Amino acid sequence: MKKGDHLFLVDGSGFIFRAFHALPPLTRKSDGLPVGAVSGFCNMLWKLLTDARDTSVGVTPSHFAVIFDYSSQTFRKQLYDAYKANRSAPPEELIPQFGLIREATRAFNLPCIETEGFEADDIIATYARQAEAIGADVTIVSSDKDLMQLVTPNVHMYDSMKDKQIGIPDVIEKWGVPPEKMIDLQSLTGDSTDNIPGVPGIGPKTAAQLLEEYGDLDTLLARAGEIKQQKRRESIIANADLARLSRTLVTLRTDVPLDMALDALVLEPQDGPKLVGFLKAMEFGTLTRRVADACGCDAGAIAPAEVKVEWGESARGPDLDPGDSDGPPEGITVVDGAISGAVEAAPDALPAQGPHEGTTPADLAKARAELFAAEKIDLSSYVAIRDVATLDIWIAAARETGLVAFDTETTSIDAMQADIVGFSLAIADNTDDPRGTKIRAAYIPLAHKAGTGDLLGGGTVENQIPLAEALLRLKDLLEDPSILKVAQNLKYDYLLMQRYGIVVRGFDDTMLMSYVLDAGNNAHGMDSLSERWLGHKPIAFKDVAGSGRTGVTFDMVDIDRATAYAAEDADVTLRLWMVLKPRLTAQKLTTVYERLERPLVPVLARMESRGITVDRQILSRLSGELAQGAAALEDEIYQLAGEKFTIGSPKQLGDILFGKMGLPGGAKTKTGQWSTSAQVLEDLAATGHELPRKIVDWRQLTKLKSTYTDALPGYIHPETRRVHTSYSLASTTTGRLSSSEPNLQNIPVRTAEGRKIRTAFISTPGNRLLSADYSQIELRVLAHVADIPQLKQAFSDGIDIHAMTASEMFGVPVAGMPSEVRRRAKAINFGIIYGISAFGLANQLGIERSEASDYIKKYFERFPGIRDYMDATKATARENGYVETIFGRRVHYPEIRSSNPSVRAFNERAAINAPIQGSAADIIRRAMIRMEPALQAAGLSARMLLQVHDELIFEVEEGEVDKTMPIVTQIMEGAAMPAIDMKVPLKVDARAATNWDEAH
DNA sequence: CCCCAACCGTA
DNA sequence: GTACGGTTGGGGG
Repeated sequence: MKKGDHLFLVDGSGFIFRAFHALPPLTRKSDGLPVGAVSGFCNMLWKLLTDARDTSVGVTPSHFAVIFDYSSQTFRKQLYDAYKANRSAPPEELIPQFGLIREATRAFNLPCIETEGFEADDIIATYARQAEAIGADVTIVSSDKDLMQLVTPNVHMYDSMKDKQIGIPDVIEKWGVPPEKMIDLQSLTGDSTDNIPGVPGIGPKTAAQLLEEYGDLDTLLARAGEIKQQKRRESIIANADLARLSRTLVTLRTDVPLDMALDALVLEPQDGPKLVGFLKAMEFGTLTRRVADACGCDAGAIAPAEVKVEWGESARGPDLDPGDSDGPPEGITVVDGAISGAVEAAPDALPAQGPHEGTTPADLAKARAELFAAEKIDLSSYVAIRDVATLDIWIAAARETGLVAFDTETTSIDAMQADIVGFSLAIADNTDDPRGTKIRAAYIPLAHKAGTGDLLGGGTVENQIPLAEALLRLKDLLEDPSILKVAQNLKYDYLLMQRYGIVVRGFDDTMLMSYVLDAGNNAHGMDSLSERWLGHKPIAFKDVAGSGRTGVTFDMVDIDRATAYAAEDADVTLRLWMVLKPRLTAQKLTTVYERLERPLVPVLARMESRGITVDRQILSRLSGELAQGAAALEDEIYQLAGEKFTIGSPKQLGDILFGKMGLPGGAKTKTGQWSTSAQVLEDLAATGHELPRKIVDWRQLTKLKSTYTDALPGYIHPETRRVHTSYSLASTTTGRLSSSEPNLQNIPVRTAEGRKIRTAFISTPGNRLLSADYSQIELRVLAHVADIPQLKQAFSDGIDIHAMTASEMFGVPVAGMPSEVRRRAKAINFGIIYGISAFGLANQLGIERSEASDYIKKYFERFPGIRDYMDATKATARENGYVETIFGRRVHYPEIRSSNPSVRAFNERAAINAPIQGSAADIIRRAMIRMEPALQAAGLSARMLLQVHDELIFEVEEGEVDKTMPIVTQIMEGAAMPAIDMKVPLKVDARAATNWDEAH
């Protein structure tokens, strides 16, 4: 070694303990050997070496050694019997790992150094001083304060956990004294972990103050009588000998006899095959691949090294095949290559069915559910990760197990507006056999703020990983498709991370899994799932951040409380996955989940993030017009009523109409009030009263104003200047999406007044809005599932379906058919889809119930297949408790057997409707999933923006409209294929214009 | 501040 | 008769 060389000394023992305590327990897959600390150690060492060999960093070691404690008597123990006496024995799982870690060091081709009778710190001290004397630089890889006494201008420490160099100023900042006084300081303060006594009552602050005043320990002890504070003075005088003993104990020896000279520590090149062999023996798949890649060797060709361990029997039997091979729903051929590219494959680290867990998927699912229901969730085990190195260890652990639950905490419920505040992770040590599995969860705070202390709103809380560093690591984790990320309502996190430049790949969503399994049975929010499956009530958000006036954003929440809340969410999510995943398999619903639910997450996230332009001016002008119209009507209404009242109050309106004015009341609401519904008012208007008509008009205008023209501008995003709705994938029972904040699925279209609102939805300059909607999709689905010859024929021939129905029923020729006849047939057709009742049809058509009953009877005579379908659907619903769409989606009706006839009838109608509405919903979902790849393949830049149940709206460059239209139409019309070969063609109408009204 | 009923916009 | 979400008024705490 010569001047200018650089020696790295790694505190191996420190590494081991930090790796062990920071990491979830990990066991070797094949025999249950605990290897968590080995894994952490190897990952840390690999990272250190790759960073250190990276010459761009500037610190390049020429010499390198890993130093361990030798596990026997040390000279300190001989000197002071109580030294480290309060240390408990190392944990049982750690014992076999000590030897493995030394093996690992050798596999890394690094000197592995230990000397009997001395601690690692003394060896490090000896090497450091020797190297320094030659004129070399030294980096001690440790953050242990016991080593800080060694720091000089040429000797630095490096805290790999925090990725931080520790030099003289850092020691002074931390302890208030320079490194050369660390010995004196420690002599006074002692060290409870090593059982070094020190002087009672003197802590680091006092010690630093005393050393500042008296210079050094000897002077202080000699002049102790001068100390003003009585207690302090007496304690120091009485314990001077303890201080001197402590000094001997904390002073590191620099005269340890060394087996290896400095020159022997020269950093050798990596021996790739040797290291790969070791890592393979440990079954560290990810690190093995990385090392093999970096060293340019073929991992497959290298045999696992033979590693001897003092660890006898195998803890568990061999793993079985993953039990994840469920077939498609009955009668459905799934050869759906067209969309496979859009679905990320999950890694195979899925629950295998162990023999103890039962032999059928259903047994496994049951066992899982029972296991997790019985296990108590321990909130005290959660940790906050506040340094990069610990985060790296967790991420490495996620890589090893291939499975991690993930959740973000932000400042807003709206993913388009939210800023990330932190995120949480949960990891299971054994994803193959959850019996006895330990789940570890952590919260990583990133942007928590200190209280609202001053006018500036308080500062940032210290010791949070810088956002940019965290995002870099998060990107690695989230974008790696080989690591399965599990989230609850992933679309939120997906959208959020997308805004930070991260695209999540390889994921599951417990909310969607529950939706597929239990639509109709229960809600799919995390709190309800947790209570249902884990018997655990998670901490309520409002208990952490408050709500309403006293509520705060999550960045204002204290980190300890935030950790409990956030880590619990990740923990619960992982547990839910463990319960729900095998249920998907057992119920043969994996295909539905993987084809119809999961792939839609990125699609919807992109649609939401694109948003649509809404013209403020148009809305503002409309709002003014509506206000004028409403004001004029109000005057007239007050005139007619003879007094002022709150027109918008149905109660007050009822009193005026049916009390004061004595009009004949029609229907009553379920609370016994007179109904003032539009239907009732229309009926009154038909009898010649003026007021009801004006109320109806007033309601229309105020409705349009309050719900649309006034509300929509408030949803324009401050930065994108567009409106971003939020789609819910799991809030309808049938499989439809829902839209909220704002709801863009109920923008008016029926009346001319209402349609004006659609003109405010516009394309940006140079573009067009393209609207494509399915024609009569639900009736087509009905024709398919009920197999009705006349309907199939009519759709194939492209004739007017309602006219055909009327013609069949009433014997009226289609040509020259009166519009009233067609209207009635149309109402019946819709009635059928809704699970017709004579009561409902009579209501709809304003005819007698008996007449409606006759219509229905006639309809069933003409289309007996429909009655058969309805009866069969009701029967299956009653028998199974659920019905299915043509793609196998299940919709449950737990109350279908209710003894209450109206409850039962309601459930029957819903059960009849669900396969029709739900199959149509599945079809458009399939179209949406295929749409983006199809457009891309055609080289088109069209962006899908909105979905309104049977309609898709795109923004298309002006010049691409003609090419886009046939692609969109074709994807939509072919969306059922090849899973279902529809007996009826699907038809799509498409139009493009500069606003939604004209495009529709 | 929260919740419900009534009403009404969409498919 | 199916499936939703938003606004208002009004009652309760």
